[in-house]
Amino acid sequence: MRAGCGVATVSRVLNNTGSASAEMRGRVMAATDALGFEFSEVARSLQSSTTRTIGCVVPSLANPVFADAVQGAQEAFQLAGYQTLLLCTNYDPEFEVQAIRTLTAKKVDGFVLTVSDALNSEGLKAIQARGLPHCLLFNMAPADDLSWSVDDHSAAIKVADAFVEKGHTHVGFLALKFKSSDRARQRYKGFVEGCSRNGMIPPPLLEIDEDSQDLTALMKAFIAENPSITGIFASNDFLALATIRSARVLGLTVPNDLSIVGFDGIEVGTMVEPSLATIVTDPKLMGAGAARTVLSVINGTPAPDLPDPNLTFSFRAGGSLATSAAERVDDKRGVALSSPYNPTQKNDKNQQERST
Amino acid sequence: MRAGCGVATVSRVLNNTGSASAEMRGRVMAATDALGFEFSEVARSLQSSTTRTIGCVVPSLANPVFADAVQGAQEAFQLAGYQTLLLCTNYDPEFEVQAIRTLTAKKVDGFVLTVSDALNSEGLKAIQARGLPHCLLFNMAPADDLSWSVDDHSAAIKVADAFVEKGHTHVGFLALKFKSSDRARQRYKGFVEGCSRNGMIPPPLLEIDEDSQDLTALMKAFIAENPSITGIFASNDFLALATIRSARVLGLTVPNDLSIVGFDGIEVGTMVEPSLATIVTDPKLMGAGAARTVLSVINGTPAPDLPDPNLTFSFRAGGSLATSAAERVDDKRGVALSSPYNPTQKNDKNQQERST
DNA sequence: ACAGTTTTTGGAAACGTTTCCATTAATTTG
DNA sequence: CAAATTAATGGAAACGTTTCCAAAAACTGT
Repeated sequence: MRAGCGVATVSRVLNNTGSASAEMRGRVMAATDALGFEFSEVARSLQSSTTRTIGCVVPSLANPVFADAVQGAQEAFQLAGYQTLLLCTNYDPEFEVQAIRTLTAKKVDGFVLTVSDALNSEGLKAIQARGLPHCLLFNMAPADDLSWSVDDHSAAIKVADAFVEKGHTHVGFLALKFKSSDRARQRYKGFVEGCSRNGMIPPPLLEIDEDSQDLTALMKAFIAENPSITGIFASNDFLALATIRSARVLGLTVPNDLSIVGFDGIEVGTMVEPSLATIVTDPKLMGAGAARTVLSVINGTPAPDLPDPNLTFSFRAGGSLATSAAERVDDKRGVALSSPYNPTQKNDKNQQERST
Repeated sequence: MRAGCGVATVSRVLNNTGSASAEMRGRVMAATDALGFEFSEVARSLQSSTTRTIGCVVPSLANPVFADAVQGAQEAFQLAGYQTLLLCTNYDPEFEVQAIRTLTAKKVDGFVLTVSDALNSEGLKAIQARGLPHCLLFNMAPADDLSWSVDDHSAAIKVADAFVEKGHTHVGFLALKFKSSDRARQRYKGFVEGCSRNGMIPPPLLEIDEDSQDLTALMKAFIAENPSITGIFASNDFLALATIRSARVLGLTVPNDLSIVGFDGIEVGTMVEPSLATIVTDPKLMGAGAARTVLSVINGTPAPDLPDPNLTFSFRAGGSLATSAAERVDDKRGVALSSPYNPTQKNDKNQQERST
């Protein structure tokens, strides 16, 4: 079978390490590709205690932001000869810790991960405790952790600025999965601060949960509760597009009756009419950056510079954000909206009936 | 350290296999979680020659179809206690075989893969030769291989039917990455056949390569060359939306001057105005199906039924496809269309939103 | 109390590499 | 040409599990 030589010799010639005679080399080569022989990475991993595999933990690939980020990370890893072990948590902190446990048992060489709450993540703590190489993605780095992340807080402030620049004084915030995403929470926090800085009315929050299908009905109620709002900041572009559609169904035109701003900058936003005003981010770049960072930790090479927070996003103007509507009238479907620029009731923060 | 007992005992109590005294059990337990001990999966894999890892090979996660499919597969695997090792080929057959080599060296238990050409894939041949469990995804199965795939051919015929039903007689086909995707080729083939069956003019092909940014210019030329076309079938929804945008830039209105039909059924298609007529598919379901199939091969359990080809897609009407424009003339910009018969859009009885 | 049975335990082999070391063969040097 | 150096090769240990097997210990029933 194996061309009459010891296993040590095979190892040496296939890896080009140590010395071997030309003849031996030939015999081994002949034998290996006659048999289609290939070293087992798992045995190699056991021996070298290195797997050339990185664990990648994200909430879901259904969100193109994560899909793109994983794509970027995957490319960077592949380029460096590492493979990507992908685990999706489905936004469930329970899955999160279990995913990380699985990954540590599999002895991955490092982690790139997006957790639901970076400050209280059991999984992250475990990684830190063991001193495993890792880099956060889309999470603000706690303590002296490394992270590639969009500066959600500043970006949201910028959105508030954009609204105020167009004369809006009362706008709302719409978020999905608010509970399980500290990114959405950061955006809300930033938006509240931005509104406050600009002397705007604190933005009412419309939070929809994962399975609530009927955005239109929720929006109707939301607008009825906050009749003076002239704009909505949606925490992602899909939500923003859905909001535009719902607005249409309710007989409101965008941006004349209601301005919309999104977040993420997905490409379709530029293809629709009106085009979507939004915060543009580059998830793929983020993923690739996190990947390079964790590789540098592993290899002890100098880490790539973390991105300047202010360069992690930019505002893209679009047709969905226009000068504040001066007036608004009832439509036949019964959505009543009074004049927006009219601070008669500057304090309609009664959040009596909000769906959890 | 290890509570004064042999390794065999530890293995037995932690795995609940074989017998152990209550006292021993306690000591081991105490010791393991004092040390935070955890079995090494790689040693276990070496011993058992099973990794509980599946290799997943797709062109790119930037395409939401693949992202969703991988998500579906990943969920199914996770549910069964398997992890997903993800490799993206970037549509490069070279990467494809290398990815598969990597995966076999890593001793994955099975494969889910989308290859660029299922009939001539070196990588696929290698997998078949070694008899490794696998299931194709979005590739027509050659020979007696297993596959979860949209029936692109039939779907494209259906698109031709839809066009003809609206009175179109001359329509074009627009594809990206035609060379490296047998899916695009299947769609084209089906569309040609569908047009032929309906007595339509054979569809001219507009093929754009990956980096050509200027769809608008290409379209202008295409329309100039084929002045009598009244509709375009784009090989995916993004392309369809981009086409609509380009049409707008060229001064054409959709659908009055030009009807557009897409493929895939991404959700934003229902949010835009006009809504996108398209073939709806369920990539997540496909991914999950392929995953369950490969698991069944691994475990020798009965395989889930492969999907009925006719149920892998459905046609969704939309505002972007309307009755054929009858005539078209040049204008000063070189492309202009008069719309003679124009029965307005009676569209948009759209489904309610499905939040993502 | 003794032989027989059952339960508990640890030793050792095996999985497939790499690496260290010793051995042997080949080559150079004085 | 013998001695010394160098190159080529294979044996064996180690990585961390599981599993088989034998030994030891704990129970039985008379």
